[in-house]
Amino acid sequence: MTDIVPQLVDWYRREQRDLPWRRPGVTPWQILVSEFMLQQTPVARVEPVWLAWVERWPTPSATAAASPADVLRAWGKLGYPRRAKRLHECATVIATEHDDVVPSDVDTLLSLPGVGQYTARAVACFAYGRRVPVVDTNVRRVVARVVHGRADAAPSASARDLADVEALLPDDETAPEFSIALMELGAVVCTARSPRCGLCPLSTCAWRSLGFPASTGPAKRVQRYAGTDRQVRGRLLDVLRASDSPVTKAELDVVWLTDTAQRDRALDSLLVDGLVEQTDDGRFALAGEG
DNA sequence: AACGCGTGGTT
DNA sequence: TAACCAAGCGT
Repeated sequence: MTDIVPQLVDWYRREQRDLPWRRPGVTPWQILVSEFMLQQTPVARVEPVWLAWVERWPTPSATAAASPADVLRAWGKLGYPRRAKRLHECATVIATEHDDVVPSDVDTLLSLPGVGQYTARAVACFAYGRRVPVVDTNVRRVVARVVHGRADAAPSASARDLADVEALLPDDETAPEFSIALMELGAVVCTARSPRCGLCPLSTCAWRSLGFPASTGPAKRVQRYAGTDRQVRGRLLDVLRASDSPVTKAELDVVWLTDTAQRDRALDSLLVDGLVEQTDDGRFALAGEG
């Protein structure tokens, strides 16, 4: 089973996608930015936004100097704009408390806003070459199949996943390349819906050996979007991003006419999240607009 | 632990 | 076409 390391690494060296944040010269901060953007957002949508972002704000201090409103506009429609807010906060902490240098150890990274287990390990590994397990949804799915012979990973991540990957991780300096290869395999071959097993570089796979048994556990329920507060928040932010001056409550009200209580609740939550602020005259704007 | 949090492409 | 899915995080 340990020979999956050369199989996977050789495959990655041949087949890896040319993603801009993997190119030489990309800094740890810029890798961190890519990881924030890739939290639940597909690569294809991240790419153009990341390119423009790192050109405009190449360092933590440059990012911290921008206003939250500018950051939210540059984030555009990547989704989950709280990530943009946290990225801005993260830049501020690194600029002011870490001398503008992204920390390299997992525990310090974990203390940063918006940085959880996955992102902390991804930065430690991909930006600094640390030998630490990096576990995302792709890795959990690949391990579930290749190691455990199951069609899908457990519904939520656990310490077990970290231990599983730690057991696979090579002891030498190829560990980071192995980790990125594991993710890449899950992203382009061992995919959630229609795995392309014909393209898989691994000579052994427990799931294949068992005849591709179907998923057993409860299906993870997919989140609704239409009609949720999330949709209302999205529409409200859309109006605010598009306006270079504060807007009235009436201009916001028109985005959601069916349920006024829900609309007000969504707007209030944006204020609570610090994404939106109210001006002295009662109008609304992106945070730090002005 | 389960849920809320955006958006848009794919099947 | 509605459902599924996408390099998670915070509570």
